[in-house]
Amino acid sequence: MKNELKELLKKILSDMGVTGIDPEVTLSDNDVFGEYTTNIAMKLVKILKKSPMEIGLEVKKRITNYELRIMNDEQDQNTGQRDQKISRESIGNRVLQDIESVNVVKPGFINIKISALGLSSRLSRVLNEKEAYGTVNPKSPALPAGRQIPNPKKILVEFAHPNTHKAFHIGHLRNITTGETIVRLLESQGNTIVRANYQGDVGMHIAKCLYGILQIPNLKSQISKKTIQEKVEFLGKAYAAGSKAFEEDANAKKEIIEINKQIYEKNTKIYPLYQETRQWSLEYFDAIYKRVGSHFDRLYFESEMYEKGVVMVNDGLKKGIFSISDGAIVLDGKKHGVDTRVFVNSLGLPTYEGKELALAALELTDHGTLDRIVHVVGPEQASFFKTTFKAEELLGMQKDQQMHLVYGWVKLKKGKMSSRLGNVVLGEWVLDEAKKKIYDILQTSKTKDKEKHQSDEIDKATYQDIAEKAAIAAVKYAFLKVATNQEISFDFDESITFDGDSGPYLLYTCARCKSVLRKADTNPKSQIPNPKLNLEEHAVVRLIYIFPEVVTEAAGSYSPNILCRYLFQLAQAFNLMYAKHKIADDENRLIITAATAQTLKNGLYLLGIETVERM
RNA sequence: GUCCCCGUAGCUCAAUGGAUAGAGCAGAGGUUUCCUAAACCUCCGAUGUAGGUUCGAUUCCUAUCGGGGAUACCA
Repeated sequence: MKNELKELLKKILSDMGVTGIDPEVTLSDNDVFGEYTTNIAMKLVKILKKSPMEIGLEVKKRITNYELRIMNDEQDQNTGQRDQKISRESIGNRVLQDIESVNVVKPGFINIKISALGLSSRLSRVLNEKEAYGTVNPKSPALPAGRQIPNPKKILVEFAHPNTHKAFHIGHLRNITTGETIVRLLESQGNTIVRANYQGDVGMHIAKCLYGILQIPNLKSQISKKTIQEKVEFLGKAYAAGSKAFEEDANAKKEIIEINKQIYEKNTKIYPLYQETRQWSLEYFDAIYKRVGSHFDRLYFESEMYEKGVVMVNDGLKKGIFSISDGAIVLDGKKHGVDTRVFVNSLGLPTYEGKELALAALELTDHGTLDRIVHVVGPEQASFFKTTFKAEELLGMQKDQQMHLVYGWVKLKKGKMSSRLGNVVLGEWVLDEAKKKIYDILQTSKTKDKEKHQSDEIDKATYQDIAEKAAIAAVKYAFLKVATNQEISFDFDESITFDGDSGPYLLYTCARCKSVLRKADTNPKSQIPNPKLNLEEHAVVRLIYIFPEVVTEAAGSYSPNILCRYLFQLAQAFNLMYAKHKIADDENRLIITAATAQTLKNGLYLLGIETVERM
């Protein structure tokens, strides 16, 4: 609707003699301003030399006249040829049949209100399209025929990237949560996505960890029987010990550097231990990916990039793109407005930058032609990406295809997190802790319920399942509701919440809808019997109406928090309607309830959150 | 030193240059014979500072203060 309104306004502007201006149409937050707003009248003050109110009224008049013209056209069509002609009128027609009124207000805003009929017919669309409502994902079975997918792209999204032999901490959890949502949002717009994960499985951090392990007597017996969690915990401790030794003990430092070399050389003394421990980490990561509902099409490893990286950098050196400085091969950033960084160090080993070139080369060729690569990575790597992107451009590998999507750090409100010091908040710990709390809440609330009246018996396994899903919802939502690049100041009790603007609140609202529908025990018809809506109903329905455009906006700006805010508003609006009006015996409200549940479910899916039938 | 991000209510966060700066938590008060009270309603409460740009600035520019990050051989 937004785009159609834009088109309509463009036509009207050109009728008024104004061209070359792209009219802005925004969704109104407040329903007293209707559903759509444009500030075009104020923009045109200087061009037309009239007051904004005058211009606004002129636009309004022309929209109304447009309507008349179309009605005439329709009569013509009815009498004769109603064929093709995707003309301006047919665009206008679709728009105008949903418009209730156009209002010009105070400084010069033009507010457009959608008619009750337009709103309520949208509800049947929601109930028909189900999972497909709000998306143009071609994979979706319910994609309505003929729906246009605007400008589909093939995009590789690279996220998660934990390092083996190191803890999977809360920051990784935010990363994977963000990446998963970005994938789903981009998919919802009809793009084809490749999910990639670049995992660091070589480097000094691993040498430190292995050194730490080797210091432990009777190693084999210590680690043979343990669970995967214990093994990984053990690696974390070994890493902390190795790091400490590296800093404090010169001999240890030497040995660690030697171990690092041995790993690269696949020296039989150390390589089996490296392989085994690497596998532990990967198994552990797999379990976490599965738990949070993520998967990858391709896992890249730093160890794959080593040799190719050196070759590429040397090649670039021959072409004069890189230069030698103090024995290292660097990109001289001054010439290109980026930081100078080392790609191959003075020992001839590729740095992270050097390996990145090899990674980009693979990513750009492994999956056919890619339109874009999105790297979901922390802010500290901004300089790194600027330089590597520039190097890739100079090498002719890509230009403006790569994008660094910054996700902010998760900082502890109290104390500092450092895997070097063995002081980290583990991702899994956060999930487990949330699950425990939710389990308790669930139990107390259900016992209360039972005292009042008999409620459905829920067995223990179902409780566990609900608690798990709600825990993941709580944690993911806590990350996603904040702007992606915004740093999060983490405190478990403040950050992971179960009421108010939270994941569980959204699940609760969805479950509440389902419960009402179950009790009402009639399948709501898809057509609303009475399109006249009261205040609270209208507030819900207008939100459902704009859902697809909110999704498009969130996807287009890589901003899951826009979707979070929207879903929270929708849930609030529904809960208010629920509080004020009895739903069960009202066909209108049952349909609204079913559409709310569907919309919440679709929105939560895009956030990577599963819903539950009851809570 | 230079570059980047951030500074909004007691706390944690919203607000493509727009309308009365929104929420949640915390605090005060209220809502249950009725569909899930993890809910709903009311109240309390904020743009670091100083300039500038313009019809209009939390948003853009300059300066300044404060926090974080980056700034060549770690990843």
